[in-house]
Amino acid sequence: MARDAASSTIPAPASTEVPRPSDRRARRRQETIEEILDIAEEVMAEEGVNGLSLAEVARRLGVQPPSIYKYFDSLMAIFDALFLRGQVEHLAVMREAMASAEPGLGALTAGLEASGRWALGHRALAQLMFWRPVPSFEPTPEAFAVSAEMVALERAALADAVAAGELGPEADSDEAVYLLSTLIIGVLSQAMANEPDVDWGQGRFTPLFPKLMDLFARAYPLNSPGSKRRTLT
Amino acid sequence: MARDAASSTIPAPASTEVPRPSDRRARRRQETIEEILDIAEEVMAEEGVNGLSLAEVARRLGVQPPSIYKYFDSLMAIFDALFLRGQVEHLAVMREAMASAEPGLGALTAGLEASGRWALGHRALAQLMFWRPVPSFEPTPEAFAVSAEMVALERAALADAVAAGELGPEADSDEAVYLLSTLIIGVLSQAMANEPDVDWGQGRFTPLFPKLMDLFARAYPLNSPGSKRRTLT
DNA sequence: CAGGTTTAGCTATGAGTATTAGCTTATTCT
DNA sequence: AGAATAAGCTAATACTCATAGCTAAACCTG
Repeated sequence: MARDAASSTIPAPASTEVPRPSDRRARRRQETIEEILDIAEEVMAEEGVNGLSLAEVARRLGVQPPSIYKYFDSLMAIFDALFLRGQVEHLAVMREAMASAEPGLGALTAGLEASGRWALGHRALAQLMFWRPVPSFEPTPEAFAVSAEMVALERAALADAVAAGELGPEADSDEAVYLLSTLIIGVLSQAMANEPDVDWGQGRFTPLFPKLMDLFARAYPLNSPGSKRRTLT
Repeated sequence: MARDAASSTIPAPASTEVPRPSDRRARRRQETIEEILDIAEEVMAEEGVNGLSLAEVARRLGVQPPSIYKYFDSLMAIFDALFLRGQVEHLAVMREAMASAEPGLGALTAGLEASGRWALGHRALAQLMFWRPVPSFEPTPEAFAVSAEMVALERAALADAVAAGELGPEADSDEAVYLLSTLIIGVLSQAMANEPDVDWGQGRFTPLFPKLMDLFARAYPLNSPGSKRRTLT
């Protein structure tokens, strides 16, 4: 239909209309890719991580299943793209929350709470990212870089907290980051497994978060009197 | 093969050998059921929770796929049975570890460490039990009862710890149980997602466990001086 | 021990999945 | 305008879970 519209409405003569020639094509392609990912995320949200089916995505996109392969090599490639997209989005949310809070412990708390809120709001995606439901796929090096950046963010906030005198010097360590992420992941695991329908701040587990932050702070006290109470450096 | 062994080796005359007549049939059936579950667990351990395939189980059992349906209504029923079996086994392991330790905090620590060890040794099963990879299956009421018993175990140990003066009185609460399980689940989540091949005690996360128990204890201090430092009752 | 019932296996079939191959048609470049 | 590319399609393969219906063995009962 309207197959000769291009030659009539778009005056081909010179390069006066659009800068790059094949730009449109690439843009539409990218749009389709994003649309596929949107649908995939939607399907995963409804049916769970494993409920993601290439056929269902094709159905909702209004296309035959093999057509998807023009955009993704396999179902796994879609998982991969979702993984990366989720990580980028999660990082942005976290970064923003940390930026609009007091540097140090405040930023840390705000960032982790935002992280938790985001995870509960994107459960399937979070599950894909933070647990490993399918052992057959390893995160791309690219995805790994994003993850490293998140660690760096937390590490910086910890350094701020130490500098501000909110935490003892040993809090500026990898161990502290692991401890921190372990705490938040614990809350999220419990919430997602046992209370699939409650939001952040509700239920039995997410309200424990402030207490956990309190415990974390107590793990790295300012004054180590006699420095006898080590923290398993 | 050996199809008439029964009539020749087992003297039928009176009810002298085996009480119930059809007992053998039921026993063999039960044996097959257990064998199927063993194989299923094995497959899940190799291929991940979602790698469990009815066809593969049948293949390893040396039988055609439809024959499995004589023993289980569906693949989900197998998941259900594995879930229950895992919970029972896990509970037993935990109970035993707690029994052979000092009552109170010692038992609690021993029980949780045993729990973590078991989970890392039965990763796929643990994932099925403690996370919820498939949203379509709800734990049976029966399974829920086992879970409740585990909570009761921890609750009792907490009460012991309070009685022994190891923890403040507020540790004898549901909240404390939630806190405790959140801590251990956090460690396990991190270990399973990020270090799929390391055992308990190795890697970046499980060594945090003692510190976490320490933090937990500090959350319920004995002397609440002025009782001002509440613990979010 | 003979006859009927239950059980455990089978084959055949249907609907669903991911994926590949190869064709057609529309779009875009030269 | 004609060549090249991209995006869709249909057809086919090889899996998956699941159901239906059959056969034969095991078992129970009169």
